[in-house]
Amino acid sequence: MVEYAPTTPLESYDSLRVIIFSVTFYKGSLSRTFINSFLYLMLMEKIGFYLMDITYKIEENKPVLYLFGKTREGKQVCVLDRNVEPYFYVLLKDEDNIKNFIEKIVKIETEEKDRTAKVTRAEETEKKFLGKKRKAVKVYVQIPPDVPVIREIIKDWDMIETVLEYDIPFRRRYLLDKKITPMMLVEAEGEFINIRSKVPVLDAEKISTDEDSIKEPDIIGFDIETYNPEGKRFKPEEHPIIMLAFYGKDYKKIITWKRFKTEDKDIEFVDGEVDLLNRFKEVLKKEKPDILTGYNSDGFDLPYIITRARKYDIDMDIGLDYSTLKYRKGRSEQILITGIVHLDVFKFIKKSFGRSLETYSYSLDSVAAELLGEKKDDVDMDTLAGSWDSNKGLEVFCRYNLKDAMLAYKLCKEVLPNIEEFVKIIGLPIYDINRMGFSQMVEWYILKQAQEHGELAPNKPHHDDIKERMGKRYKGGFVFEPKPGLYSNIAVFDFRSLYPTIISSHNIGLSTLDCSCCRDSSEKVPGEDYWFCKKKKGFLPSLVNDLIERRARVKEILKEKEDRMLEARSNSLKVLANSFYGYLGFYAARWYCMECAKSVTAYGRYYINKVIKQAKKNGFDVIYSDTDSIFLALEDEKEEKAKNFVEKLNQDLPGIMELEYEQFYPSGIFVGVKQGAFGAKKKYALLSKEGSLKITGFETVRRNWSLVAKETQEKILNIILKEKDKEKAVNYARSVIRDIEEKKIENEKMIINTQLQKEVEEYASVAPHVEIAKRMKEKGVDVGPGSMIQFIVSNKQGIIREKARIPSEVEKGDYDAEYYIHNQVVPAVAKIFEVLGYDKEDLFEKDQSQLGDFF
DNA sequence: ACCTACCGGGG
DNA sequence: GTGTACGGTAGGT
Repeated sequence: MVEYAPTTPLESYDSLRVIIFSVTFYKGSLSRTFINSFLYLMLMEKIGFYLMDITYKIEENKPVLYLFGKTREGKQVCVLDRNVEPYFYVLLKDEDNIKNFIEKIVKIETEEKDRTAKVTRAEETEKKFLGKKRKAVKVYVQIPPDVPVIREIIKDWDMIETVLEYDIPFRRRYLLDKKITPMMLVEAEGEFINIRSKVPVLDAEKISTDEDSIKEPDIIGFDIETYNPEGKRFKPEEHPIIMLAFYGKDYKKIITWKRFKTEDKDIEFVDGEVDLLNRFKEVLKKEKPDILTGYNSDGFDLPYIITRARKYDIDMDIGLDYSTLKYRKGRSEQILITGIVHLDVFKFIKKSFGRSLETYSYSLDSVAAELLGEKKDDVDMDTLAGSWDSNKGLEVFCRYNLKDAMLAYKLCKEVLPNIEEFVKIIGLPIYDINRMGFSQMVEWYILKQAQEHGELAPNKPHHDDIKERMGKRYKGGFVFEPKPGLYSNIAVFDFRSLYPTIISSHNIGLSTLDCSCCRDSSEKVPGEDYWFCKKKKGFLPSLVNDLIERRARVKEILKEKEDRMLEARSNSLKVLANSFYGYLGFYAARWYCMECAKSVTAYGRYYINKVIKQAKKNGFDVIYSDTDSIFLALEDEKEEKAKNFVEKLNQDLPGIMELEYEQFYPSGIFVGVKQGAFGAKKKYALLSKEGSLKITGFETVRRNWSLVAKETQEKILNIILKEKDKEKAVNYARSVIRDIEEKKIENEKMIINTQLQKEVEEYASVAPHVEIAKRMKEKGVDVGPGSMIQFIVSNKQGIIREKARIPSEVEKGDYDAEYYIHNQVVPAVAKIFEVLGYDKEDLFEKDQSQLGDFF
């Protein structure tokens, strides 16, 4: 075997060409076989590369896998694997018929468009299906699209119980079967071949895997600015891209096509939009990033580029194999570049960080501010089109453009460890992980584990099943309605990963449900009529248990040292384990089990109620509880007593279930709740030991409230919880009301934002923001669905919509004080004061009485 | 109360 | 791509 350590694959490839010619020259005098094997050995090369992307093509009626990645030496490469055979499984009603069946199925041939689809071979295999040992038939075909074709022919055969695993995307099937994990090292041996490609191509004979994972992929962030004279409306067919920015580790560039004088070396001028689009291709071809990232680039930048390129008939062949940008419309659109990972950082953040983010909006500005501590450049986008027309002041927009590309780049770097951990746990490429929902991640994780356990995957539900499943509702977590009030020394406990630990401890899964072996002995699910096996650990619960244990080990190491990757791993494991419960009740799940999902919440309610009961019995004042947490007001009791209580409770909990002492809050306020259809709405604010305010359920976060209302509410919560001074809080509210009356508060704080949901003409009832939108239209501002309408309720006569005005048209102080006091500030704080024993009228009393008290 | 349509992000 | 895969909520009936 020739071990060749290439400096770069290309160089080694060239040098080997020379050898080929010399060997060919002597070919005549030696035996053909000898020469062939000699040639083969000489050409064999061994490379290691980190897998970044994978696709397949059909060549000569056979599938060929294209693996793209980066070599240890840091060069991009493409590796071909022809050693694959598409297949699916069949289960028979009578396993004694297998021989017969195989004889029959291998004869299948059917005419497709321009070829014949046929079964190449079939064999008997030992498998498991839903926990039971089964003999299955593995049926092989020539190319992946033949799988559904053959399945369609046989699926109604009488002898067949079910056809399985016929809808696994082929590139995923490949990764699964070869146990290849993206971003990890893959060793390939083969010969470099000469085909049209932007990177060297190795035709592999042999592929194996390695533990090592990619250190630092090359990332380029990008962003476009478009000509958009009509405000919120985007018209990619009409309006050109005027700027394009790239930002990488050692790369900065803004491309635009109106020249102006500048010292800025990062700005490159081209002659028009066509050139700009061509530069987009060239830069990528030259810089060769492993990852191209943007913010909402699936939904905006790349579709826009595709539309503009189509207009000029430019082939956007930026794939490493010169394939064009692929536009795929699913639930949400997504753009694929063969060989380059297109990572839409917005999609990932919205999905994975959504919950833990403070911000209500996922705009680049607020997300970057929270995650990076960095804001977008502050420019008025409404002036971009005008600036472009007059060619004045374009440079600030160029910087703005670059900053956006930079933020996308930095956000990508920030979240990549999290993506990477999902990639490694789930075993799918970055591109897929980026766009998958949690249920899909869970499903693929189970599928991967199933494969390793010899378990066959159940099929996806049929359309009718989905419909039926969607209609099913069941009880969720238990909510203990809070008694409104101000409390001090609040101790909070919660169950550590409640639902995952229930699944594991009570062995909840498809194969353990209502098992025959525990029919008489087993306890039943609280309030339900079914049970789960006590004797044999089920497949799903063992997977959940693995995830919990793996996470515990990671956390153990994290106690010793800080490590960004391990933190990400811990998080991914937690998220995945937590998603199992939702998955069990998810209508499109392969391993769907409504009884399981119901049992999880049933046990959850059972345990939290047990804790509540015990707490009361031990003399604690329970103020609130929701699903997995319980809040106790200790008042003058010691924290110690609560801690002891938790310890005692834990001794009675089964399996790995555990109640944790979560937090201690010096004070907190629970507010009267509006009664919804299902239990109570959570509305409370807590003050942490460190002095930060934790607000849940208040209107503060909603954008259709004026700033004056939001600020007043927050300030009042602060005074109450930090200073515990009710009088001061009331006085503060009074002072705000007075300031509004006396017009001391600036107009900006009175602006109310409401989004237009449809065309102005389509509204039957005219809300204030619709009225404003109408007026804007009359003035020539084109507003439509999605436009954010800002207005101030002015001092004019009439009903609210007649009083509403565009902010710029309102003179200073010319707002309706009555409206802002009674419809904004008071509603925002009334509930809080109610808890403290004040009613609305108290907020309007004159301050004089207070003054009087001083003297 | 229930069902359906649409938004989100992006200039 | 061997595909029937978002999730919340404003608006209508």
